[in-house]
Amino acid sequence: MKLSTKGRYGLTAMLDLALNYGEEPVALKNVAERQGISEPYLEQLIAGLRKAGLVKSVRGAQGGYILAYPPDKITVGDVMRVLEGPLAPVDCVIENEPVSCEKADHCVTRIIWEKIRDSINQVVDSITLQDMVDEYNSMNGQKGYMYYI
Amino acid sequence: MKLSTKGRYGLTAMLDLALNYGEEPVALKNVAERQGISEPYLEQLIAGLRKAGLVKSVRGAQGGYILAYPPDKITVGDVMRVLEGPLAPVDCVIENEPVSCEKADHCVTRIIWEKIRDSINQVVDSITLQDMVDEYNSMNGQKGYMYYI
DNA sequence: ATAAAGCCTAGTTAATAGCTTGGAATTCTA
DNA sequence: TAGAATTCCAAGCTATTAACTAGGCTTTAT
Repeated sequence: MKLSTKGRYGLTAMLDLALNYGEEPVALKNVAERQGISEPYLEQLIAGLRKAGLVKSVRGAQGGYILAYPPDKITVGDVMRVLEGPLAPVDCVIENEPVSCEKADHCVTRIIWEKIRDSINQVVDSITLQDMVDEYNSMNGQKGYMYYI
Repeated sequence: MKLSTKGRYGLTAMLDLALNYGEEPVALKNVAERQGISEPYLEQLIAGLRKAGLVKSVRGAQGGYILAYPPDKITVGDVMRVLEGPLAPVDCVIENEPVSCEKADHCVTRIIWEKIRDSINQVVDSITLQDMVDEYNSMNGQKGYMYYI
């Protein structure tokens, strides 16, 4: 029941973009540097987010990435589902997918997995990138300088 | 963010024991048969549950396993934590463990992981094996015959 | 005595996470 | 117009882990 580095790196990358929303595009080089992770790997993660329409890219020198929408229109759930796949603890409770297990209608544990799934989704869908930006500013004192991501 | 087979098999095994609570010990052979899984593998899972004090074993012929406490005293969380380890989406929010990350105090994403952790634990800690037994009976009509596990 | 169970330790195998490598395409700037 | 900075793309690699299997010992009801 652990998230992969995709979800973790990707969400902080999105927070980075959110903190720079309205300004110049942010190059992955800088994001990777601030997070202390591999740039080519981050490249792969953000490729998924771009294909999902959550970020836009600007190619060429001085290029980079920007959020496709304002930070208050993007939830943590939007980001995490792209990076981690469906946020369900077991395959038989993935939303909008047919259940292959013939026991499903009589399955007691399935009810528990559904509750876990719903509670996770309730959390991530109720938090936007703007909420994270606000939290960041209140933690780090509106300096405009990026201490920690 | 998926559970392993340990958590899934193990919880249904515990439900099996709960359905037989107060009667003869249940042999793993039968549990494995009802679930359609490997008996030696299930053996390993239940060994953990025994060491954690959640089940008791009766050795020898006609032996088997019984719950160490009444089903209403054992929560899904008790079982899952033994089988899956701490139910935290990332290592830095495992309860009762020192946080090694020096950014922790300024980390915005950490707050999200904590909320996810808490919501998962709230679900699993509020459901007992007895709740599952009751659900099972209402689903399968108190036949005393085990249709599905 | 025998068979049916639990107990224990050590393999094995396939999949996956978490990258790395290498290069092509695009675009700003000098 | 050259070169540097960037995104884009596809493939390969490696260590770890999940999910078992194998084999043998110990205990106990019948």
